[in-house]
Amino acid sequence: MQQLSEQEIVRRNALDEMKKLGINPYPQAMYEVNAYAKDILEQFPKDNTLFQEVSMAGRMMSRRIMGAASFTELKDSTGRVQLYIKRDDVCPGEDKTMYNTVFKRLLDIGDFIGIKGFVFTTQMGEITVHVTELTVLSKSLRPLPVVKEKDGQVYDAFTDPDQRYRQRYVDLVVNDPVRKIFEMRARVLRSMREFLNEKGYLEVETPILQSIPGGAAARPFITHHNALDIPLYLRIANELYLKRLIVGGYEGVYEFAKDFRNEGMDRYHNPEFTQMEMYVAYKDYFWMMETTEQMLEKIANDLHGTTKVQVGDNVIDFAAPYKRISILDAIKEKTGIDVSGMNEAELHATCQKLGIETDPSMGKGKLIDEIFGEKCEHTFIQPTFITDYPVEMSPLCKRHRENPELTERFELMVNGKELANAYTELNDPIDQRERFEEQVKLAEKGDDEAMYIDYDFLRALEYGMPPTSGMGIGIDRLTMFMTNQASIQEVILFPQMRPEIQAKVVSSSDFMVLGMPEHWASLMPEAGVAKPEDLAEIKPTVIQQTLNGLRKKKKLDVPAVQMEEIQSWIEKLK
RNA sequence: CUCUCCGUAGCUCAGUUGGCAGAGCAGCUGACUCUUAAUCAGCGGGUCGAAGGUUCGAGCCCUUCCGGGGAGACCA
Repeated sequence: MQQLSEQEIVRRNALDEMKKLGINPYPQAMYEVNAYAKDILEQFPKDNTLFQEVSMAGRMMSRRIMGAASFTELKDSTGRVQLYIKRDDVCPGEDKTMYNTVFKRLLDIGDFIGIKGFVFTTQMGEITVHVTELTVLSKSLRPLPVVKEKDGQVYDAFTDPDQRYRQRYVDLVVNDPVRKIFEMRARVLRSMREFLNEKGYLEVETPILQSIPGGAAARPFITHHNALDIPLYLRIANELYLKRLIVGGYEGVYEFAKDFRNEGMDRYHNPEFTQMEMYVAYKDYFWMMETTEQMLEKIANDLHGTTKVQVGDNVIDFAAPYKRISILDAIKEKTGIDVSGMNEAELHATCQKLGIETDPSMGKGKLIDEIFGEKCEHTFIQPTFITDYPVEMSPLCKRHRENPELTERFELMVNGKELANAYTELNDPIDQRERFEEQVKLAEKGDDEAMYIDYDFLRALEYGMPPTSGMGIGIDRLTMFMTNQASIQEVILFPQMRPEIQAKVVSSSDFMVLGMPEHWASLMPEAGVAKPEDLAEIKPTVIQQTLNGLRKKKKLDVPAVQMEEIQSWIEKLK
């Protein structure tokens, strides 16, 4: 049992008192709700005949008591509204317990209550619910952080990121802007889904547990299936499964997929993250660029009513069309170096010249990627399609129709970060097999992100896949842009955290195993003995004096502790 | 993994040169029938992240560890 703070004890006592008064602090029955804070605040000023018989429920978030009348704030799922509670209205008879005892003393900030009443406007002009009936719906035993606000100025905000992420429930209760972010995230998903459904594509679900983690270059999480006695991997991408579905005859498929990558964590990366991948038959990457920019334009409009979105210090304009530039031109433009046609040795030398670290496992593709990542990526603030990546770094992508050294691939850069990645998909099974084999050679050179060969996927391609274009877009990053958040942890409800270590709490039973009776064991913390081992550190006479002193002070009805007993506890310890 | 900053009451934060642990809010007791960061009077509340060290004396100095933020490294 954790040591309780003073305020937690007060709340537990209040809970007991309520029960004694015959009030169930956790009632079973549903509570009728027919009005919400947001609707009242919006509609009542226009028509003050509305809301004359409301029934509402929520948390009590503040309390201003003035004797026989009080104001409190009720927070429901839509917002906050002030309540006016008058003693003789909630307690019309002789018995004023409900107001004097229950409301004023036994209820606390954070408790859920249900109220019935009517809406009016106070002398100070605030829309308020005049309460005629009060019901306890759920007692809160822990004090919430009390965040106050006046004129948009927030006082004593709950800001510690550690506590906010670990106890997101508290964050959501007291920090309204945080709730908004996750509502916006839901709207991003809804808007994107609408866009895709409108086009008639099929939303599908594909395996998260995969025996071959394919479709991307990343290190997977490994788990184990007991019945099959085989390793399984948490998916790093769903690409290969979605393409199998195109082989199967669907014209367009998409999935909002949780992917898992066993790599570093920082402001932009969480081990599990969400990606939307889509694949459409008979299309190429030019079509996909148009589709992508239309989709993002719609999402920005749906969320903000404009295509211009504030992201940090920049205003990003998601209005289509977006600038397009090939990766080699981008490098030429930013560094003045033309890397096209360079072999591996020349690229290593170029990296050296640019001050970019390399290692021998890097092939041509990876080297070009390094140069782009180091010198170019961060410079693309407005949405820009970077196109035509070298074939080595795109093993699932079709070769460029004009240059077989390149592929028909684009990445969409926004605010200096990759947001989306798309291909004209490789559907030549023989070429695909060779590309996988190249990956195996890279793996042998030491690239631990190189791809595995998925033979079933090759088999599917051999049955024939129509020309197809596919695209993946990071939902977390998109949400960061759309909500102007600088950290991925702010757009994931429960970001991955190091497990919270519970400080080892020593209880009476840890002392009782030494043969100590409970009445002494429970006094140990007070006697200055934090843990059993400490007994050996303190002189037995001191222990005896302290315990018997406490016995006298607390008027305990137990025999005084004898030296022999203390000796036996210390003996037991060894 | 490296550097750096932070960890003090339920929350937000002070804490001097190393010398009796503080404030506001929250809580408790009381007053107050339209308040609004309500107000007024009074009161309580601490493993100063953990362990060790230096010292007559450590919230403060040193070491190690734990957790978090930021920057980098690695990495989509």
